[in-house]
Amino acid sequence: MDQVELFKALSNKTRLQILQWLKDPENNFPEQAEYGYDNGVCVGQIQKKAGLTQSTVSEYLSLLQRAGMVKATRVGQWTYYQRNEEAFNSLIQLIKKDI
Amino acid sequence: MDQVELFKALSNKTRLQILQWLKDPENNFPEQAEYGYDNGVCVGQIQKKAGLTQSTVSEYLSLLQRAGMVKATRVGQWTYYQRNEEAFNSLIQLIKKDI
DNA sequence: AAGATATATCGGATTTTTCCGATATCCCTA
DNA sequence: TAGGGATATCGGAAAAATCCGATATATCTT
Repeated sequence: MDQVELFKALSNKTRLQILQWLKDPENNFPEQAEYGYDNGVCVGQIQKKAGLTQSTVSEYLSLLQRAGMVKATRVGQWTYYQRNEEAFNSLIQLIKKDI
Repeated sequence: MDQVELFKALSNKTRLQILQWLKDPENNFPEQAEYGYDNGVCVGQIQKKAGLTQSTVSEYLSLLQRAGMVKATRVGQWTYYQRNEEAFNSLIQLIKKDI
């Protein structure tokens, strides 16, 4: 992953919020409870909380995925997104060593 | 410092390079030797290495300063820039705790 | 197979960023 | 104090990002 693209992915208020919300899905996405949190949270829940359109949130999530910050899992007609904690650790190592 | 603005400051190849170069000024800016490295490296040296215009590099450096990533010291007609290592530590803490 | 629901992709208007040349400001020296 | 060198600021053209509505695709249900 290109360093510049990684930081660009983090240079947006909504995208940062999504990453923060996904740290505590149970509290931030209570409506997800009936479907479980095993694979994360589905796009619709995130969209509702973000208050932007479906297309924008979908694009933000795939951008975060391309940057490696989240993992996506398709289950039926839903796509669940969850944080990729390894990417956060790598980012810290990147800042410590490379930048 | 706003988180988004901080990541925006890091979302540019040249600005990232400048921060990397300033980790090892002696090797990356040998011409600075005769003026010393105590306060960092002056704008002209950084501009020469970056290969962009003087105005662009000057703006990039003040942007990095506003983001807190570098410190500036004016000495005569020169402005010396050096890394602000505390800001890098804060950034790591920010990623660990807030994001 | 048709309709409904969830998500992804496309095209585009608007805003922001990039990077430049020109010019202004600051400081030093003759 | 006039001129020269170093840096900062300004105005703007081009490129990229933001975020939308419309539409396409995928999946489930009936």
